[in-house]
Amino acid sequence: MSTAAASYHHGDLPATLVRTALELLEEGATDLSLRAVARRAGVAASAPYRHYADREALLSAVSAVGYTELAQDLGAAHPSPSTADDLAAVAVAYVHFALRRPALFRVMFGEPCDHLSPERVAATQAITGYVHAIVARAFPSAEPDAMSTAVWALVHGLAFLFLDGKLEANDDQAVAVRVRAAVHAVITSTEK
Amino acid sequence: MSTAAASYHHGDLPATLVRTALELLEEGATDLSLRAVARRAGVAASAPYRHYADREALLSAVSAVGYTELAQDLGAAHPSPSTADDLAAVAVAYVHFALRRPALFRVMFGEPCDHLSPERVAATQAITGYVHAIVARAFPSAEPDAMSTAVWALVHGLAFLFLDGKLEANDDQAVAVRVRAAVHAVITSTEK
DNA sequence: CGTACCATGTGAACGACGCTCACATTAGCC
DNA sequence: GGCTAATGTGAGCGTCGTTCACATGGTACG
Repeated sequence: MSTAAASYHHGDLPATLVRTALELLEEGATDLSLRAVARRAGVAASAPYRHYADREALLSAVSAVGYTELAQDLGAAHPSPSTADDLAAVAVAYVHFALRRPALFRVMFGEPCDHLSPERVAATQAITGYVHAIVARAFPSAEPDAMSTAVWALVHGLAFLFLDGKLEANDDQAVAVRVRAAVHAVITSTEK
Repeated sequence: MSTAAASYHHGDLPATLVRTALELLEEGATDLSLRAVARRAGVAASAPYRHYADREALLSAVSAVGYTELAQDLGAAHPSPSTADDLAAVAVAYVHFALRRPALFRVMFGEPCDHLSPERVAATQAITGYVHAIVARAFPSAEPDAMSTAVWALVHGLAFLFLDGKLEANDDQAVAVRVRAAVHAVITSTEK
């Protein structure tokens, strides 16, 4: 009802491809192949090219979905964080997202990434805006740009270090403790 | 004279392969192919398999070199940082390394990464130790584990965000300013 | 109601890749 | 000087991204 609508030969192929790609990523497929997506969607290997210029274009579309789902997770963790504790909760949600959907997270952030893709740019701006809002609320006395950059980098760095096994990620609980500790360590006295 | 020595058929192939791979990465080769390395080294595509189990094994060896060069850069930025300014200088060096050698940096950190590889584990421990030492010196009153995690994550996150174009990286100067500002924003009052 | 057109999907093909294996070659040891 | 094991070769397998000529079918227009 939402996106898919039977209208052409196959149905709504563009959306089907994105959905199928997400499925494969969820199943743990590290570096997703266009042919595998087409196969799973029941379509010839060349069909996707009618809708996406190349592999990267499909991945961009997939990333876009990932960004909105990440945003939902963050919003669910805390609608309008304003204390260090709130911020830590959001950080935990960010890291958990990365660990629960590692392949998707890598697609979103790990690849050289087409800077011109409007979806990517929009997503980046959305995140930037979100972080700025949090920072303005939680650290009214800090330099907004610098502090926003720092907060995003801290959280993003934590996600990648856990994801790459540079930090031990035994279970969600342990990760949460570690993330909260790191956020608090840095923020303790900067906090309003 | 350093590593290469003519001894077998070709010379010291393992070292030659690593050196060649680094060359290609330096020339901007995004996702390095084993065949390309072999070609450049003047050797059959199957030759590397005598010395490296697979592509990932060679990349691990390449990463190891990257880690030691990164460590050199950091040491050059400041031998024993103990103030926020010192730490900012190290952070700038870290980010500059990522931006000057993006392909190498991605090989080092971007891939799923074999956790069992002893080289990787050793490198991780080396970084951890280094960061702990800095933190103990610069923030003697902070919780060492949490603060170390936070500092590494902050710097690593900055590197990735710049690398992925999530933050504007027009020139080294601008990046340095931004990195220093972020580090200071976070650290200002935590500092002893 | 028919037909022409354009969007969509097909299948074969190309070159490149990672990796394996039977085979050639040479280095070092007796 | 000859033997053995280490080292390099070349062909080949299956997969990949991408392209292209062709088939198919919905839509719009006479």
